[in-house]
Amino acid sequence: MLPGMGTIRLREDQPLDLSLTLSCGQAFRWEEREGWWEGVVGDRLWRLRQEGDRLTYDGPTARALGSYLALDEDLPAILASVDRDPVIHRAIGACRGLRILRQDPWEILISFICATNTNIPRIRRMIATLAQTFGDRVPDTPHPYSSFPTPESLADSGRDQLAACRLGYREGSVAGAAARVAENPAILPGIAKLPLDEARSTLLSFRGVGPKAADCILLFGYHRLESFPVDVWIRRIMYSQYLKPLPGARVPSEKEDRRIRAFGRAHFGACAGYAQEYLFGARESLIP
DNA sequence: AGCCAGGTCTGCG
DNA sequence: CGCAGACATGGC
Repeated sequence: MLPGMGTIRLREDQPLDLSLTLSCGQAFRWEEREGWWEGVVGDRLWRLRQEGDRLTYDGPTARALGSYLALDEDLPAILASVDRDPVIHRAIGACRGLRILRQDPWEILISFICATNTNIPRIRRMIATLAQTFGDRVPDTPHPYSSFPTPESLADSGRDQLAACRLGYREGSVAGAAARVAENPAILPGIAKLPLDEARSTLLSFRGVGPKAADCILLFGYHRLESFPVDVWIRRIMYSQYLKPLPGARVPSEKEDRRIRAFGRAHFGACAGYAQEYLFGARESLIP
């Protein structure tokens, strides 16, 4: 792994908090080991560390790394565009340098099918087990790492092996998505070309993908920054800081979640997804 | 034991 | 449409 080692000097006006970015719940396969963040991107192991404005890497090219971390994106300008009230202002201050990654849509699709009604540590375990069981071992690494499984490898998997990954009721959805993507490899790249509402409804046609997962896949897998995923935490934050349920409305409910989503998009604008991620990142300090 | 976790689906009115 | 309950699993 000699090729692909180097250091990037981060610009002072383009902040990055590598640890927060890799651990905030948008990616599930990064591990901190002996001062380095280690993760498999594509079929290679990437090792990253940040010391102030120095970003040292081993594995990617500088170009691939910059794209993955969205270092080409003007973060202060994005944050200025969503910085419209004291609550988000506080979250922006708390999560300075958090960036939304550019990740593989297939991996994100499966990850957020797995992410329904569970917690982040368990999502990480499910994804790790899937990779260990169905991915390819990355050669020549001190610690065992595997690539994320291909659609084919998951689709062709024996049910007993898949069951051993302990996905619970998500298992059938994962198998179904794998079969569909293996059968129609153009479907995920095709979504990137669609207008947001059509992209969203295509994602919703996958079993196991509802409104929340679809918005996460759009935000994290397709970098559609206007997506505003509403999960339990965002719901709590929005109800405690921004809006009250309509009189007589049941909460939680899909109808109320639609209101929250519409409010988020209208209030924060074209990069509402960044606002969502900063609120999520600062969630512990934003709920009563 | 019971509730919660980055929800979604089904069956019913 | 809109609502209730079910759904696997694991931690607290």
